[in-house]
Amino acid sequence: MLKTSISQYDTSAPQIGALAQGAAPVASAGSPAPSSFLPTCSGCLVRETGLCPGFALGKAQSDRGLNPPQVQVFPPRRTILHQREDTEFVPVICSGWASVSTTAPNGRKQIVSFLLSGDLASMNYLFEPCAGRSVEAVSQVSFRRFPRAELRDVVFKNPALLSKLSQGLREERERFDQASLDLGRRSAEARLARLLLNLLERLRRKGIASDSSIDFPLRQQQLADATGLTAVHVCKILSRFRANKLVALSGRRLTFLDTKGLQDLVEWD
Amino acid sequence: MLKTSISQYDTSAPQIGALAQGAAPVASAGSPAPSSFLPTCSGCLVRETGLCPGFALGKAQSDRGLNPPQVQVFPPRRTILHQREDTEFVPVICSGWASVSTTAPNGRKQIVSFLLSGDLASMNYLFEPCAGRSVEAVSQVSFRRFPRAELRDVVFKNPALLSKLSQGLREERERFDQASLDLGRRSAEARLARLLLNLLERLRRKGIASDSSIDFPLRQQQLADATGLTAVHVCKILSRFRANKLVALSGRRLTFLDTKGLQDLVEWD
DNA sequence: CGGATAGTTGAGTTATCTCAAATGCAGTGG
DNA sequence: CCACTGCATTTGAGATAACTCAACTATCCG
Repeated sequence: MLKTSISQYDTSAPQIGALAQGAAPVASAGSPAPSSFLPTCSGCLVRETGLCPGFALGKAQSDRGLNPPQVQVFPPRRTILHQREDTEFVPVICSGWASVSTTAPNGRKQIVSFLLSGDLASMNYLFEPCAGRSVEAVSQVSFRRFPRAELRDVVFKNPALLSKLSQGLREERERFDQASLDLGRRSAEARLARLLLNLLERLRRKGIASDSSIDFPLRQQQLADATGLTAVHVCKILSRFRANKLVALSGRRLTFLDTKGLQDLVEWD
Repeated sequence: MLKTSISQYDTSAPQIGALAQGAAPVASAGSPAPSSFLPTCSGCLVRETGLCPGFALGKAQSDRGLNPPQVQVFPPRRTILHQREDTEFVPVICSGWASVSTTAPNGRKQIVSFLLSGDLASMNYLFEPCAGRSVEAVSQVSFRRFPRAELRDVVFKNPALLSKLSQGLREERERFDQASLDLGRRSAEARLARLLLNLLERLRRKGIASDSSIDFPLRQQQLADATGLTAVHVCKILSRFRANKLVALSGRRLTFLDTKGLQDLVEWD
């Protein structure tokens, strides 16, 4: 009765892949089941295509006689898609957090974005085969893989979806612009503040976070990889944030105590 | 007879805009006319849509009874599109160099990419109104503005163009991924080396550069804005490059003496 | 309980920045 | 033609943000 949300979800959508292949389930009986495992994929583009079996409007995929993509569940840190892999299937997150990253030949790694439930790895992957980036589970993640061409065709034929696609592309571009500013021109504190604020904002829009407190599965190393910093330095900055009563972070829970203060940090430098 | 290429081009395509509004022409009689002012927009997506009056296949735009976009010529450093401006017209570079940048509320600026002849400001601008980024002339630049929706419709209807669009989107994503790695995870030297090598590569593919020597209109401040560094530091690194016989840079001409050496720099750190 | 992973803290190093002054170079007006 | 102005580049000295290394502690999970 304690590993509630996970098993509930699992029963309604049988898993294949990692878990079935022997990876141990992760949620311990002692910790409360994280809210991120409820199917909170409300804004998901794919959901509205009718291609997602989780929300079968019946017609679309049974018409085609295709076997619809099953939910796969991966434990934290398992990689969903390797950087060198080249696939016509787009991963779409159903629940949990994932990271998208590239790593340079010299081995240094940069996380490009975090995926939350309902997120496509990238809107661009409607246009090109999925490649060049690695996608990894951050928390326990459930996701499906949809065939690119099929997805694209459906989206292109539906004006409402096309406009959602446009919006998605715009958001990605904006995120990119801001990321460039972050990495190139903002102090370590500002980068971290912005990262945290963005995650809060995104979770809120998805209805996953209501108050100022969120489940926070990220390791400091991952924060470092996303901000272009060192894990040690991230730790020091987080300590400073805590000392200044900007956030409270313990266990796997992050609480924003002074959103305004964080925002000021971003503006300032 | 010395300001050849510019005036030749101008006669075939009457200018409106900045120059007409009183900006002084820039090419001095003493300096050789830079090759970048020939209409070298060979790979341009728009050129193949039939919407570009410079290469009127006749039909497309006269059919529509629209007045086709004239070439505009802007002197160096003039801004073509302001960050806060929101327009349904996509700037497309015909010749010269332009920069695309965003600046943070704190005033710090980050150049996101350089545009060369034949480049669209961004493929994304087929999907969203052009906004949030500033586009500025680096050298003297000639360009046209095409109506977004019209461009999009033509591209969408033509499979060949659609595949070019896909390719363009892919290249932009790859550029973004690499830029993130650069800004977040690479040394100043590696960033600068990569920037120079990329520009050479792009000019080569466009057929603008044949050997290892290119016209190079960028100021050190612009190199700094693109790499997330300081102009002073850029200067020091360039000096080091010169000292190590990696490049020769003087006047407005850049010569690559040791491409391999530069590449090694990138791999190394 | 014990091993592994993650986070914390301090000391010392280094890459990059800031400031400032000097030089060069191009365009302007006398 | 020349002095003058404004901008870009160069160079040096000192400051600082972020890094590396290393030891220590806490937490997780078997």
